[in-house]
Amino acid sequence: MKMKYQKPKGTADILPPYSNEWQFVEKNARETFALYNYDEIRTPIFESFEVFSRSAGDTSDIVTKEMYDFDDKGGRHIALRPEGTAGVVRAFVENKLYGPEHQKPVKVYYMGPMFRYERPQSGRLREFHQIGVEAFGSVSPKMDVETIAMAMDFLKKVKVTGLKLVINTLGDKESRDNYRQALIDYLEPHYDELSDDSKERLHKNPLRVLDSKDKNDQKFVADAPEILDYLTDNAREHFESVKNQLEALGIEYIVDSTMVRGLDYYNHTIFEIMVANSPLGKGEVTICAGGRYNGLVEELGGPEVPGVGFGLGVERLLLLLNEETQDMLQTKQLDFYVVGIGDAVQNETLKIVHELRQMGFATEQDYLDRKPKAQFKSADKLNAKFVVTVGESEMNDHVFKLKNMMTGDEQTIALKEIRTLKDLLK
RNA sequence: GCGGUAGUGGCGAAGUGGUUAACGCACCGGAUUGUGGCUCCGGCACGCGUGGGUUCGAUUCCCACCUACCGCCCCA
Repeated sequence: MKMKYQKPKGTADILPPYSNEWQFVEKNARETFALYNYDEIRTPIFESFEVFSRSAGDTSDIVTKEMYDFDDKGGRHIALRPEGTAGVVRAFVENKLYGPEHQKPVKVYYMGPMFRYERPQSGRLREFHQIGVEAFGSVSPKMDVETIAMAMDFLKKVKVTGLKLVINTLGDKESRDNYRQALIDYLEPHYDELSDDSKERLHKNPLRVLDSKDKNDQKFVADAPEILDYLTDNAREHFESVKNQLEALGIEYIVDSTMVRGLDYYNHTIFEIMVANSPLGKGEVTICAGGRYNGLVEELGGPEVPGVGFGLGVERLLLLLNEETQDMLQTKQLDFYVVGIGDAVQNETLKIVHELRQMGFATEQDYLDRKPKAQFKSADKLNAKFVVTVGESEMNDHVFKLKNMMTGDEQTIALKEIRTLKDLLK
């Protein structure tokens, strides 16, 4: 009896030719980030559970229900990373990247798998991938803006259209505390009318009530006090500055004062980049989200070092690549296919294939002892630009045939002239 | 965690409580003894997600489970 193995629920195999799309996205990310002087950082895919629970906030959904965690054989409580920032911050602190020998700000990016234990759905998996960046050591709004600009640049580079930048501020601690109280004062009288979820959130994390999808809740939210009215002077200045600079760069944005992030560590600027009319589903989908997190480094045992960053969902982004890009990336490109006819020419074709590859041409041959017809068929399937044919007669005459698959023209060329082929493709 | 829909060859997709499970694509072979994209001919599921049950008999009916997709929650 044969066992049938299946990939774990909520995971995906990334197969050719789609893996080309991944490489395309990753390559553009690296190139874009390099322009902004970011370097790559690689951190473990799993961390101590506390790294995430400490940073994301004990009441966040990620910690309470979505963490992919387990005890290892040594009894350690481990969690597969649900997002990238916490691990990077942990590494920043542990390796003392805040030390004086490191240029500030410290700017890093990462790309890799993340895990959340939840019900798979379109654009949502248990193992998914994010590309993210973090910049440590600057409180300047310039840093916030640069981060946002970089995300937009990257998305434009991979030709995603219909981008919509939404920003908001959560202010500093004082702003937030004041606002939190104002929000509780406002919602408290309506307690009995709120949805169960929101009742739960009201005292634990009232900001999340703003985020409620419940229609009834939204009625209250519409008239709720706005964070913008509770900002301290400092927080207001910061936000104004961010907006001014975005305008200076010609980056369009809208302010959504009800936008909240799922992670508790954010303060001051938060932002999301959404795309409308996506194939992901109806309405808008967030493909990139981030913001400032000034207390997080301290929270994880480091000094008082501010940070800004964003995370971007690769699977979601891939669904948004336009058709031309997808076609381009999924089309096989081969320079030469070498057809051998008869056993006697085996070594001859082997040498030609090798030679062509040495010359820098993507070259393929038959490995299944198939007839010329079948070999040509393969050449066609592989989109080979040229086919080199060698049979016994050619071998004896020290020549080969060269066929242009586009035009169908075929000519005979002396074997010793094979090097002249390098002028064929350019 | 909750609700809905679905699961037939490599892919797409018909189908019926009972002899050999349509068809299309792909693939392989032949027509064309050494040449692709067109055409024609032939081949290609001891099997209908897994495990139970009902039945003389189930891919088809029932139950459970698994997985996928969609929605809720939440989010990338």
